[in-house]
Amino acid sequence: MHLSDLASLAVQRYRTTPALIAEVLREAILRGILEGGMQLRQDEIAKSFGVSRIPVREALRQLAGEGLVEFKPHRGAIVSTLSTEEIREIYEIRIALETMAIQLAVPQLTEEDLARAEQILEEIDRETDTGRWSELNGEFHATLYAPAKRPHLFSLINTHRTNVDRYLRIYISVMKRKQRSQAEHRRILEACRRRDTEGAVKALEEHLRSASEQLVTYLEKGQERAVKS
Amino acid sequence: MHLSDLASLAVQRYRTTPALIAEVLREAILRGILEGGMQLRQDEIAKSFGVSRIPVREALRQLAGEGLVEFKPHRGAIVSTLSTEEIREIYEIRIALETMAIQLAVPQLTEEDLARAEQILEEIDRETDTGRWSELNGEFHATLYAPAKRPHLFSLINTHRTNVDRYLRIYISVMKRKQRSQAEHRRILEACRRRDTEGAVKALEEHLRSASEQLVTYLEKGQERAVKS
DNA sequence: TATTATATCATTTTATACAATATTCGTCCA
DNA sequence: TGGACGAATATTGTATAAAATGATATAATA
Repeated sequence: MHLSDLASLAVQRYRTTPALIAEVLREAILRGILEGGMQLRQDEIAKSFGVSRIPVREALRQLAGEGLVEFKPHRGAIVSTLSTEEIREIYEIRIALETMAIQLAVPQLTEEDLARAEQILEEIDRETDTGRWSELNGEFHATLYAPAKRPHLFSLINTHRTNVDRYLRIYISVMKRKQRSQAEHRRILEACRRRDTEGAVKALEEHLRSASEQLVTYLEKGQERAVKS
Repeated sequence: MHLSDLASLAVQRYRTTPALIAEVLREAILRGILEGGMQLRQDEIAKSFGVSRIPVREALRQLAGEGLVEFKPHRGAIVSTLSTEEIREIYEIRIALETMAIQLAVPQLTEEDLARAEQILEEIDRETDTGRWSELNGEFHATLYAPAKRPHLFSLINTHRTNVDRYLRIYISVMKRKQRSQAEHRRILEACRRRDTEGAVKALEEHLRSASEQLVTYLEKGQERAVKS
């Protein structure tokens, strides 16, 4: 074991209790363990972490800021839900932000960046677990955006990705989204290789738009089924 | 007076203590009463509101989510500062978000919307107080975006506007930004009147870009002065 | 029976008290 | 003199307890 491993462990341990709790809850929401609309009982969470309710409340506040939970005065927090309308809106925002990121990044991309992106794509091809698949997906995008060097932009992109990802994960695991997604990823990467900024922007926009449309269509069909039964 | 008026009043009064504290602190940061880098002592704030530190901490967490304060573990919260680099970045993000908003809104704008926008511009002309000036400024933009009906987008725009506004306010009160800003506003409104979406987007982008550039130039000059002395 | 009032319980919210961590300031020693 | 060490102090972070609020069930009334 290297020193850096110990260091990262220490950092992980260090981060305040609320941050730790927030991270765990975020992951749980993302994985669908905590479903939309579900009540988040403070003392229940507190017990499971072996702490009092105060750090739990602060964690919930942070998640509220990220849009993953909603606070109702004196009624506590619930896992937020997104209507299909809202999912569409979040994707529109993502398109605006991420096309900006890639536009700034393409001229700065190094060969190493491109190789790393290719490598991630190959990993994605081999991956079967949806959670890990989604993570790698994010890494691929992040790799292509990174040279833009826009920390605030990246953080915004991340928050919004997280918000729709929990819905996308349901869809991905059910339907045949993976192949199409990978084909689109390769089109984006190809454009980046050619230093074709315009093309990369276009390909990325289409990628996000197709994800949005497929997801919304899928969810709306599900709603119809729910109404019928 | 209708029942709904009373209800909305009650709701305003009701809002949780942390929300109230957050609002006051936000306004204080915006007005420059709390300057960037300033330590926010929980005890002090708690005393001035006549509450314990717990609602104060939750208010600070909310503001941290909005980017107005920064939490350092065991060292409390400080009012965040933005480097000129970061200000540039926030403005880039605003351009992406707000051009999207106006693009969606222009086709939906009613005559009432346009009249309301014009009315706000006239109010701005008469206004001398910088704080109120800035508020009206926001209202003008919001009026033109509103028909887009994108609540998440609006909230994002608002957060980012708030973040750079405290710097813009300093600049505005010192320099002759007001006339230029109003001229640009009128160009935007004219394009909206002509239902010239493209033109409105262009005018808005130029408006934000000029604000960003002027502001950054001003701040960098200030830094030079600070270094020299 | 339907509606309102009341009481009970669960839960959130806040205050107080304590623990952990940073900061300050004085002391010591090279 | 100046830097290192270590109490003393200030401040943050968390646990516990009390207060406030909302939900639920039951009784009272029209």
